[in-house]
Order: sequence, then structure tokens, then C-alpha cells
Amino acid sequence: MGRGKIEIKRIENTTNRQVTFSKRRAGIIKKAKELTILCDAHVSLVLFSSTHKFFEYCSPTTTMKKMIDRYQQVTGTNLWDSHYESMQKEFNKLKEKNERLRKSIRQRVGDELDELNHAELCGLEQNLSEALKKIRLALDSKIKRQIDTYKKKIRSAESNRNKVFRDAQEEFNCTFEESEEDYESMLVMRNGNPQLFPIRVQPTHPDLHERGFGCHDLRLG
Amino acid sequence: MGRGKIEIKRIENTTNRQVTFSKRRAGIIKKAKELTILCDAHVSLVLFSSTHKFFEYCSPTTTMKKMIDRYQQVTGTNLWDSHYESMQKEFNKLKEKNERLRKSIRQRVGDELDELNHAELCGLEQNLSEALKKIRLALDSKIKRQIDTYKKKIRSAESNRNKVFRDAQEEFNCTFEESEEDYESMLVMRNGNPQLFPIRVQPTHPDLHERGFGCHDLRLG
DNA sequence: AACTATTTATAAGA
DNA sequence: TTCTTATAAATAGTT
Repeated sequence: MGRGKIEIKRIENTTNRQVTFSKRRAGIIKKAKELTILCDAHVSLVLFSSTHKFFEYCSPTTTMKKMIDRYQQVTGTNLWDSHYESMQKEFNKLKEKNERLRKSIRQRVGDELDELNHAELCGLEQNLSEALKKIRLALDSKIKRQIDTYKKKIRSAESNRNKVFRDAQEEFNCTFEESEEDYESMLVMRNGNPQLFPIRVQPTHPDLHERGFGCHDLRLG
Repeated sequence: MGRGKIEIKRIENTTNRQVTFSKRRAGIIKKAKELTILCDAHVSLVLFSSTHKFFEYCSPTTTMKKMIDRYQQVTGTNLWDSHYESMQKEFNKLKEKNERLRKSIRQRVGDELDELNHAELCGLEQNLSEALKKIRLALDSKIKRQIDTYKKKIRSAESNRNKVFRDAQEEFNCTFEESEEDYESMLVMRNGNPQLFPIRVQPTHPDLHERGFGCHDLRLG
């Protein structure tokens, strides 16, 4: 379309090439606009000239980003992933580690033991039984500390009672009879429920089975 | 350019619109190709029809990814960032989960128990003691199965020995004296080391302490 | 950048 | 969809 027919091959004359680029660039962008309007289409067009000048057109009904997202959905390529390959790798490594940890916990809960060989099973048994010892020691010392704390509190309450008792005797200038029953009922009134801190005798507490442990979510997320 | 001039506005007739899209799509892609060749340009063109059909053209001298990368460089927009951010979030979530799992394992090994309250400690104790029961059951049944297997092998070896013995008697047409010592030594020779499969008597195996379990890498990676 | 002869694209019809 | 063809539009070469 012009004064003469041209062959479609690289225009060697630089000036001529640039002029043609200018003309045809305007032409193709006009075509893109018309296609957008006439046919209700979404068009994105990116141009770089041989001199690295940049031009673009994108249908006003969309954005470049949306077009690229759609492009990826449709073509199945994932340009983001290749761009962040190293991060993706780290992500997958972490996922794998996560799964191994979950598996380890599952085995420590007593599931999926089939996958372990004899030595591993022995190791696991040994490991758990030692952990159990530690946990029982920790539990015992915790309870002892708690008992000590309350013994102290009781002693302090007792001495306070004695003081009040003496003050009362002084106040009324007489002597009260002191019975064990009075003492017990007094303590109960002070501390509320006297059963608040039961002492652990059995190593197991079935009522606590579902609390805190044994309810880990072992799915991958 | 056609039998009649048309106004540039949406073609309401659906069929007509699709036909026009087809024709003009071919036209614009041809123009893109020509621009690429004539002017040594880089062109990328993405099209979606009103019926969501996808078409593309990209100069063979480049790729869609390169064009998008260049586009971002030139425009200064960073389309990757939003993707990067969401990925980073996911990554951190995964890391947190990972740390929680590691802590759980550390507590199941008997470390960092201070951070647990009384109820949690009881729960953990309960949980581990039940797991230990399961593991011991699994270990016992594994050993039983192994013993059975070797009993069978021994029986089979024994019957084979008897057969050989009879064959030999037949062969030489005479009777051999059969002693327990011969039998034992024969078995030893057949099976190699007769101590290969020691039977587990004690529930713990201190020599296996460091094998397979108890050596988890609990650092974050 | 403008002009214009010509080629090319395509609207409408088959 | 594809082909045909009259006509509109794009543009090569020129000014």
C-alpha cells in the first residue's frame, strides 16, 4: 500500500527503517484501538523499536497486569515462578521439612510405625521413655514447688490467725477454747475450696488426655 | 476499507462482531509480523475476544517473558512485587508452623518443659505414655513376626537336611549315625552367625540411643 | 510532516 | 467458515 510494492524484509536504510516504524507503529496502534472498540476485545501491544524506543497500547477496559495474569492462566506458563525460582525452591524445601517434622510427631504419638525398621523403633522407644522420665521429673518438681508455696501460705495464715486470736483475748481480756474443728473450718473459709490442689499420685491423668497435647493438626498447610 | 465505510463503535450483532474480530485479528497479527521484520522491532501482542478466546503474537527475536521484563524496566512498574509479597507471607506462615512443630518435638524429647503449665505437662505425660505403649506393642509384634519367619526358615532348612540325609543314605545304600552336634554345626554353617537375631528381653536398648531418633536437627532452616 | 499513487485490508455479500 | 470483490484505509516513495 504505497507508491510501490515492498518486499517484507528488513529495511537496511536506517532513516527509512525508522520512518517506516513510525508510520506502521501508528497504524498498528490504530488497529488495536479499533479492534478493542468494534469487537469488544482486550488487546495489549508492546513495541520496542530497533533503537530501543518503547511504545505500548492496552485496551482501556483492562490493564497490562490483568492481561499478563490472564496470559499466564491461559498459557499455563508461570512467569512469576521462573522469576522467583530460588524463593520457590526455598518454599518447597521448607514444605518438605515441615512434612518430615509432622511425620516425626506422628511417629512420636505412636502412628505410622510400620515405616520404621527395628533399630529405628528401638531408638524411638528409648527416646520416648527418656523423655517421659524427664517430663515426670518436671511434673514432680512443679508439684513440689506448688505444695511448698501453699505450705508457706498456710503457715502465714496460721500465724495471722494466732495473732488475731491473741489480739481478741487481749481485747476482751479473757481466754477462748481452741479446737481443731474451728481451725479446719477457718482454713476452709480462707482458701475457698480445700480440694484446689490435689496431689498427683497416679502417673496418668485420663481427664487431661485431650488438653494441649494429642491434638496437633498434622495436616500440611 | 470495505464495501462500505463503518463507524468505529461496538458492533452489536454478535455474529458480525465475531467475524470482524477474526478478520481484524488476522490483519493486526500480520501487521505485527511485518513491523518485526521490516523495522527490526520487538512486538508482543495479546488478544482476548469478547468470547474470551485467546490469541497472541510475539516477535521471534524475543519472548513474552523478556518483553514483560523490559516493559517493567521501562515503565518502572513492578508487576512481580504483589506476587512476591504474597509469596513472602506464605513463606513466613510456613516458617512459623515449622517453629511450632520443632518446639513440640523438643518438648516431646523432654526439653523446654518450663514453658508448659501443669495441665499441659500432664497432657504431654499422658500422650507420651500412650505413644510408648503403642511403640512397644509394635516392637513386640515386629519381633514376633521375625521370630516366626526364622522358625519357618529353620524348619525348611531342617526338612531339607533330612532330605539330603535320606538321599545320601539311599545313594550309599547304608545308614549314618545322626548326632545333635552334627545337626547344630550344620545349621550354623547354613545360616552363618547363629546370633544374628537376638531376642529382645529388656524394653530399652541403650546402644541405640543415638540412632534415628534423638538426633533431629531442631534449628530453623 | 504532507502528499498521493498504489497497495493492502476488510465489509458486505455469496 | 471461507471466498469474492468493491471500497476504505494504510502507507511507500516523493516533496
